[in-house]
Amino acid sequence: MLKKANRMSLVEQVISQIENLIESGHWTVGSKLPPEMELMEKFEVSRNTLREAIHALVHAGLLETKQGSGTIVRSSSALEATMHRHIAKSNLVETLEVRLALEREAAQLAAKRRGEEDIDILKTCIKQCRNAADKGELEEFISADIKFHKSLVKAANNQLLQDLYEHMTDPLYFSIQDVMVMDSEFDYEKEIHSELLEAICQKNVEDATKYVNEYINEFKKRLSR
Amino acid sequence: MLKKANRMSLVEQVISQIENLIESGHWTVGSKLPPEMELMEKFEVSRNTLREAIHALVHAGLLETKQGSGTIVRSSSALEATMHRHIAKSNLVETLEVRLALEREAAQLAAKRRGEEDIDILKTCIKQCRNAADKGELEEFISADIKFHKSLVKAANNQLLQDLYEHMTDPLYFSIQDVMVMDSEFDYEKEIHSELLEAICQKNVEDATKYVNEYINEFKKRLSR
DNA sequence: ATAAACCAATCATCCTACAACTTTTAAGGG
DNA sequence: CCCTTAAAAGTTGTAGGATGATTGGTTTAT
Repeated sequence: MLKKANRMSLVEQVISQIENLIESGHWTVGSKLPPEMELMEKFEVSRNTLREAIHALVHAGLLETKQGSGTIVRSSSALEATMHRHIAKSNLVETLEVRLALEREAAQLAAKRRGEEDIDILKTCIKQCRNAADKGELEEFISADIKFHKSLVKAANNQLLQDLYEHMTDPLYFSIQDVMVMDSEFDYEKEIHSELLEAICQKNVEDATKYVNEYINEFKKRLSR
Repeated sequence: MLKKANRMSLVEQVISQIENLIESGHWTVGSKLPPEMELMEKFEVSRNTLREAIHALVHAGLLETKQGSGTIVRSSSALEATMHRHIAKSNLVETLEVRLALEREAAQLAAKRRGEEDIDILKTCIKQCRNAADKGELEEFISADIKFHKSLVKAANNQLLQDLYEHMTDPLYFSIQDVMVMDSEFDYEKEIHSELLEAICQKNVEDATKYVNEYINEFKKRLSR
């Protein structure tokens, strides 16, 4: 089953394997892990070793155990879990400020490094935004809007930036929604996004900076109301 | 010694207490923990419970155990440890980009919200930079320079931003040093910092933005060489 | 004096047993 | 037959002991 990687302890090996099973999607978020007995046999370790591994992951935020019930997958990424905890302790405005800082940088980087397929995705997002706005579907609009911003960050081609942004955006979903709902100026959003996309498309960093700053300032204005 | 917080499992309680002892400085980074036997008695738990707690902290990156030798404190913050691991996997440029994104935002926020004591600290840092530059003490200069940037971020008055920045800066210390050494244009650094401080002092957001962007662009230019 | 052998301290792993909690099953009364 | 309730089974939590593996220092022999 497992080879003797002498540099890693048994516990570390088990932790690693469990992490892989979670990250690979074999155990999805929310699903229940097999009981300890089965896992002991599966990994060929004692109960202590297995439990130490599981507890390490519980503390890391990836798993959650309930006595008498079982162990479930709580999160699929250690960074996400750490961010969750940290965000829970800080206030909403602070988190949004950081998120916008990342977005500002992302727009500038995207203008330099975006690929052709990024453009396609962003265009699709804007189309979805327009459709939703025309139909007056607020929920749908916000969903497409967030997708646009995530895609924008992805186009920046920086994995760490993307990870941080997404792990910061997801826990804030409803808060963002609230800010967006405050005044539903669909048209404004639509325009900004189009202009920003155009700048990124032409790799015009200055314009991209200008438009993303406009958007961020508008967002912050709403936030302070 | 042991408080009965029945909400938490014994393991979690032990983890919490160890974390507190580390964060409070009772056990400093690099120091050795007492052997398991003593800790068992101190926390009044069994060996399994204690070991599960210690291993959780090992996996979190706060502790490090060596068979036959003992357990030492490796880091004092979970976020820092997570960052360390994540940064180790992504490349240097990506991390620096994110760090600069945070710094850009910090400068703008600092221009709005800095207190009087922030100004004093920043002035002191610049003074130290100048002294070190005049004496040609590179090491000292870089140290003071980093302190200036950290203080700048602190003046932004955003705890999450500060935590992320610091935990991103510390693991990059030597990399930053390398970039700074590349060409030691002390004068340039000195000027930018003075101008930036002046803008922050006068709560002039536009100027602060301008100067921090200059600094960041210069830094990035060096990075790409 | 140096290197090999030894020894004590310490962590790593495994084992068994029982306690506490949850879910499922079954029994009993209406 | 249905509902309530009690028993049973399943699962994680805690305890304590036994043995192996590794490290660091000490002693001993050359």
